[in-house]
Amino acid sequence: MTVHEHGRYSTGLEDLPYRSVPEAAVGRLAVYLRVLTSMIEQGVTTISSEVLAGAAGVNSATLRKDLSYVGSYGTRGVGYDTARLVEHIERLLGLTRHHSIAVVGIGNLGHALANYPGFPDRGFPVTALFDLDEDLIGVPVGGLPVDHVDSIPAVCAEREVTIGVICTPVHAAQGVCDLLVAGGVRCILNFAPVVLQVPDEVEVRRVDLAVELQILSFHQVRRGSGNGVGPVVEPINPIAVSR
Amino acid sequence: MTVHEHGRYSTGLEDLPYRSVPEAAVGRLAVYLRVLTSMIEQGVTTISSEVLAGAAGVNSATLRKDLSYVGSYGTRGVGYDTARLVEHIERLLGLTRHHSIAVVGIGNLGHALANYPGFPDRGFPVTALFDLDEDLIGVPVGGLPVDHVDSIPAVCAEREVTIGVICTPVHAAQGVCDLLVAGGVRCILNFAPVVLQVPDEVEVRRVDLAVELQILSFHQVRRGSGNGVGPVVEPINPIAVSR
DNA sequence: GCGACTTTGTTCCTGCGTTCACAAGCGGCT
DNA sequence: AGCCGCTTGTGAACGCAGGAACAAAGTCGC
Repeated sequence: MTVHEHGRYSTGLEDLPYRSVPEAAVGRLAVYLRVLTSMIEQGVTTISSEVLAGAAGVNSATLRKDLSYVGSYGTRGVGYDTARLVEHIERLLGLTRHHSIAVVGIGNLGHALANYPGFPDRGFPVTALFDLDEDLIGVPVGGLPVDHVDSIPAVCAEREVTIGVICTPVHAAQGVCDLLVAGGVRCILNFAPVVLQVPDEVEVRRVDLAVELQILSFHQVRRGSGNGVGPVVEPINPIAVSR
Repeated sequence: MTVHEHGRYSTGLEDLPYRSVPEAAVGRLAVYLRVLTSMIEQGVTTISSEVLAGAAGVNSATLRKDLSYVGSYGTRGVGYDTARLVEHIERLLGLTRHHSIAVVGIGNLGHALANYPGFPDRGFPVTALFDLDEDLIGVPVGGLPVDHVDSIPAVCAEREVTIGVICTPVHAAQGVCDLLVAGGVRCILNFAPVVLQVPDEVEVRRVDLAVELQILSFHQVRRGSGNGVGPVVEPINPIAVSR
């Protein structure tokens, strides 16, 4: 894999003659995108790799390499045109397409996500909500009525849902996942603390809050200094942790 | 950074002889831990690396290497004793210590997290809630009254909060972060879509939901097949994406 | 119009992480 | 008691990602 084209390529038609992009770079590009849109709102029209890297919290060389996956849209001696850069990153990330999302499991978390403004603001409208609880069916949450989980395949196919968000309890997650896949959903964001089994063509990203806390816990302990209350005693950690 | 000690080191006192653990392995260990506790509940007392790896969605060699960071607690020809393994992973991750968490920003998401059973269930009790909204101050959420953000330093120090969770809007995040640090918090879980600037001794983990969606969007497009509605046409993606 | 400065794009290199593959070790079976 | 088969633990190789450094390139000032 990693065909590694010879540096440049023709922009042939309108879609995707891009190179192989490392997974890690994709995540960073999304971050750059956010920083850039924020910059544009402040009237910034041009930005250097150094400044953008600082704002995104990465090395400037890494940033330039990431942007090289998008194409060469900088001007030497000047920097990058913010608007143009946003445009091309969005193209690479597939944000020019229509993506509608479905939220399954309207508990506390599902409720919050159904109302999360960051989704529609970023071009991901929530177009379907599902739950098992009969009392919730038909009740509008964030302006959208809740449907029964049994109708997931039909509704997802009809509304062309491309991303499913699972916020159910653990025991229901796999079943819901299967229903989403049956409905043609190929991308799943899973908040349930379980590893979902899916066909190869489906992409799952898991957000496990407890795991995040446990990773923090690990670092807390490694960082030395007992329960970090009070003034900082020493920033140097005695035990090596590779990054 | 990355001092990379020669394999083993002495922690001197009670917390024992663990090696330098790669960052990526820490995250996976937390996943193994979850799978294992689930297994134990089902009465499983012994498990092989192959089975555990399958359940956790990783390669069995990777799993064995990860477990080797914890120590050699398997039995050749048999597998791992589940209870013993859980015990040692918990020790490595620092879960034997007391970790209390504070949630800042009691909007939809903060509300959900304050009530999230996964936190206390995993040994992370929520002991403080903060918001800026005067109408919320004093109101109990999940049985805990909300305090004003101005009292963050004092309350966090007093209640020995070790982990701060930021669910505020973007513009408030950095200020809240500074207050948490002032209160002695060394670990922060950040849901606000912004890169926080913190001193070196503070560890931040960011959960950016929009970024997750954008990564999924990227894969959606790469996977070929237009808006994936209807039956699967082809699982092979025409463009190389390095993993 | 030309020189110097700035910043990009890329190449090389180093180091980590993952995987393969095998030897060591342990239990069970005969 | 000894052998056989199974599984762990680790040594070595491979591939990827990140960082430093440099050459190309374009702009701004004079």
